Amino acid sequence: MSNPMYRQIAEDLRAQVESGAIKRGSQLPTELELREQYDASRNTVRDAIKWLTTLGLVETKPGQGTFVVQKISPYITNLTGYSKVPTLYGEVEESAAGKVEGKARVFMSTDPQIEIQKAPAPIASQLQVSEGSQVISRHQKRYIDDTPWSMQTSFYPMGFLLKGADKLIQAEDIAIGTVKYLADTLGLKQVGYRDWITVRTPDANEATFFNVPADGRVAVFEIFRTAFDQTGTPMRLTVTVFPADRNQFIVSVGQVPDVSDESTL
Amino acid sequence: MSNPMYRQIAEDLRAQVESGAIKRGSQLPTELELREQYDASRNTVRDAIKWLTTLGLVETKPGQGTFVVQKISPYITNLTGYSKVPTLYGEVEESAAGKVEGKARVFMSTDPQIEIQKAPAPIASQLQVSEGSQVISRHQKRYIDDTPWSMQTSFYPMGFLLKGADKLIQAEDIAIGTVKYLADTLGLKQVGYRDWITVRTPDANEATFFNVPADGRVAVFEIFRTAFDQTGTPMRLTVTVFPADRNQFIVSVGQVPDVSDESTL
DNA sequence: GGGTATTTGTCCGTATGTATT
DNA sequence: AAATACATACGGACAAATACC
Repeated sequence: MSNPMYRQIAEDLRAQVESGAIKRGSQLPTELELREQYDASRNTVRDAIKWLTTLGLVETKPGQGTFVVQKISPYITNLTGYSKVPTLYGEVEESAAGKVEGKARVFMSTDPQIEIQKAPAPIASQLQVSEGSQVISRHQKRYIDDTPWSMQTSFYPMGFLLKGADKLIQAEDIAIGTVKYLADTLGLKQVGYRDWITVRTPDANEATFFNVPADGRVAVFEIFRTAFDQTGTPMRLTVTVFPADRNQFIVSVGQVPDVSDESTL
Repeated sequence: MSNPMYRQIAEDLRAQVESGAIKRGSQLPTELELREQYDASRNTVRDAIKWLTTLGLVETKPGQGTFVVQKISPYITNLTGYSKVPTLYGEVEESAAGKVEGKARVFMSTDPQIEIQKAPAPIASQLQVSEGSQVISRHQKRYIDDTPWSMQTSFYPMGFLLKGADKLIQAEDIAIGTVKYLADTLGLKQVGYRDWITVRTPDANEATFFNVPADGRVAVFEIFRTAFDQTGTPMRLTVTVFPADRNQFIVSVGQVPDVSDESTL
């Protein structure tokens, strides 16, 4: 089947993990030991380990060894409506931002970092403003139980500021929630939103923040949420990036029983 | 910054691609040429290329060269309601299965492959049947414009067959759609569904079918759709796997304007 | 804190195999 | 058949990170 020696070694090690002969979380034999076990050169053993690494089965730690990765118990985010799981955007009117499933997970986020910038093409297109026009951007890093969970940036048309929504450029959370704030201040009701779900490799910043390898092994979700007001015009674009190794999403349509805590672990 | 030489070479090449000095789709200099350009060994150059490969920026073709990958124009699937884009499951009552956006893309799928099997734990859990009880599985490979698009398996409780839904075990598409068929035959109305969206690395089968590298560079979406009947009981579990490099998803909540063809390319 | 052993990371050179043109 | 280009495999040397005494 897989002729090359490094693939055979990799396959053999993978089988040992699957069969339980090598336990999850435990350390693999060292490169020198494997080199003797398989009668191959160290570089060939390293190729095998590299293969398993990009498969996501093992990880290497300099000075320590190679370890079988443990599955991470994922965070589950509900993209539709409100439930016991954290929502994508802090829709604080009805559900406290950061409700989390079971076991009292602690949601935390940094103060927003505000920027006024010219809208890049994709942002302008989604927000339906002209490319290069000014937009307000509010960026936050968000944690669950002190582990990095997501990076979120919301964009608003500059006009909102001129019309009186001053708090959009204050570097702190808007207590009542931006949705309610914009409704109160500008009379803009959010009547719906559209999420656009993509997956890509993280950039260097994201890899650092999420503490994932800098090569592209662990992908990230990038979710664009465009929110619409009562006239059908986009009023907000929120871009959220989640590491794919510890995040999953749920979408409910029609009549669906509550998400109980049976499954998904 | 990134000290090792192979990372510097990789970074330099990446910058050349970003800046446009090396065009997308074009061929990189050969390993021997790069070896001279950077005054490094061929192995080091190969390490740089390997890095860019796992980043998804380039791909190597034996006997030909190394090429900068083109972005693929993605397929967009709507997870909520019906629109001009293909739906996750052929909800044929209202939207013809396989409607595709613009340019007359051609949707095609193989005849279903039927199996009666004991439900593995995750399937049983979602379908709310006891683990190890029998389920009907219908598996299809699906194509758009002759390129592999997704692999889909639907699971039904064995009881449906005994109650008279014979067509579930016939190896051909159910013309009126399984949703309508089950409504007509068993009086089971599908009143809603829940999608559970995950990302993982493809297994060997999937990598072959989707024609993506066998290492884990290109992730796959795995979407579990649990459909519920009027009593709130799961009546179907559909698992669909999509390669993440050419698939994106859209979720609409509330009042949202139609997805026009402006964006998302 | 310092030193040493262990383990993985980087880099080199070379030879040969395999796929494509 | 020959040339080209990447793939595999070997061996060696030194660096860097970590753990332990």
